[in-house]
Amino acid sequence: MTTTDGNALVDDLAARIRAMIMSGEIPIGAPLRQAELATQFGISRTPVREALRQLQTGGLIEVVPNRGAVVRVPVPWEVREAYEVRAELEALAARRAVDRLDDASIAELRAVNTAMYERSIRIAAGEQVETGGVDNDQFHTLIYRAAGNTRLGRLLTELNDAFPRNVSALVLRDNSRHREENFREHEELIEAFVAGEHDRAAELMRQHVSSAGEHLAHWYERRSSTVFTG
Amino acid sequence: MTTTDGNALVDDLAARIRAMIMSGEIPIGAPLRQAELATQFGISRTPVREALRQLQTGGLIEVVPNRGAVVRVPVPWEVREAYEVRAELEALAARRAVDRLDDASIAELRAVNTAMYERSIRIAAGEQVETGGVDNDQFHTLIYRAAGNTRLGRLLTELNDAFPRNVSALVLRDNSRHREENFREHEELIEAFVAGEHDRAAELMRQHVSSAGEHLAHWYERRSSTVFTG
DNA sequence: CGCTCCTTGATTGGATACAATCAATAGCAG
DNA sequence: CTGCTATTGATTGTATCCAATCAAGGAGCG
Repeated sequence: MTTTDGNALVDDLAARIRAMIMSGEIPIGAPLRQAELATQFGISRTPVREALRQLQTGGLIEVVPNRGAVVRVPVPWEVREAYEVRAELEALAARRAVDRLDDASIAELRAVNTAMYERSIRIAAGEQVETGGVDNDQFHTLIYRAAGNTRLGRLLTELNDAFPRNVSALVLRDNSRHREENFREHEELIEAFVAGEHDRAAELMRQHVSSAGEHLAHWYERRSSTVFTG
Repeated sequence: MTTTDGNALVDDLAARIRAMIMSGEIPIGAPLRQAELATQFGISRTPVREALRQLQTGGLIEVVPNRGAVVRVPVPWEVREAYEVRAELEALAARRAVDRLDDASIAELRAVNTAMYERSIRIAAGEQVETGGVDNDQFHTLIYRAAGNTRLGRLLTELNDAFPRNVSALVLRDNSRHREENFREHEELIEAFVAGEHDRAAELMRQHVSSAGEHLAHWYERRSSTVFTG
């Protein structure tokens, strides 16, 4: 439910390109040539241009005036900035969600959290698991959907889409301590929801997102060297 | 300083159209025809399309797939939603600004606040005053510039640009009580900055923005009837 | 040998032509 | 007079063409 519809083809296109960047199919720093994308999708350059512009305003790609677009290489301080803001907004979402989460939604939160946890354990054990389905974003999305503020939801989505690759899928997969931490923090949060404690829910969420941002920034710090060297 | 440059012509175009909407030159609910705007600016439809899409993602205009774009009619609950978020973000900006505002910036804040206050008094007295220069947005912009978080600044700008017409210029002009209130709240805020009180600055800002949002929502409520009847 | 300037190739930016879509309305049947 | 359908006009959506721009590389000069 985006407030203004726009154009279906262009929006789909933007979403597909975004997904390709997020999944790593189009790597960080790679150039995005309009003609190339156009032939690849079997359409003209015109809608591709608009889709790229859309991604540009989101900050996912960088457009140099007559030289083309590249997937943005996130600088750690940008990640920290974004997550400082995100912590505040998610805290607001959590506070608002306290009074709006019904029993079914609480159950869904628990289900998503445990499913995600068990899945990540299986992955860590080397087992091959289907990638789709539950993930970390879904947990948070459930909360800010419940918050019932569309503007808030839009801004959080925008922040989520600002950096390539999926936070949970990579950071959580690489580090078992963070995985445990993530699961426990989500559980505490659910407890606060059930208990109806607004301030506690907000504060827990703030802390949770802050530390997640710190982990992600570190991930990009480590990553940046490998990106540039090869 | 927008992080990604994009295209100068299109960005300027979007800014000009936005300004025309903000100032009321293009009224709320008016259709924005691509061909019309193109001839008006002496260019082709292509950049106009991109500029409109840009305004659309900002939420200022609404685009119906094959029927054209119109200036969005703000619904009061949307204003309330946006200002609830904005209150949180401006509170964060104020908290961060406490440690980063030097004496010169404090002096500038005071100057802008008093200048704005005196100007609004002269306007209320019926005097004709040049419209440009200091205004309410400038006061707030100074603060979130000082906050030193570019992402935060971008989001706040985005929120500011989401609704037609200038908040201060209209709401403050119409109501002397709000004018006094606004001036006093700004002064208190500056006191908190000078005293270095993080929590107080954040809380004052939160309250200040909240009440401003309430005023604006009321303004749109009253306005909506006149818009629809003619 | 190094520096400058010009050419050239690749790519985006803008203009225009054409197709698709939708709402309004006129015409017709019942 | 009412309801349905086909046509039409206006507008956006897409494709294609040409111009503008920039970086890289090579020729010529000091």
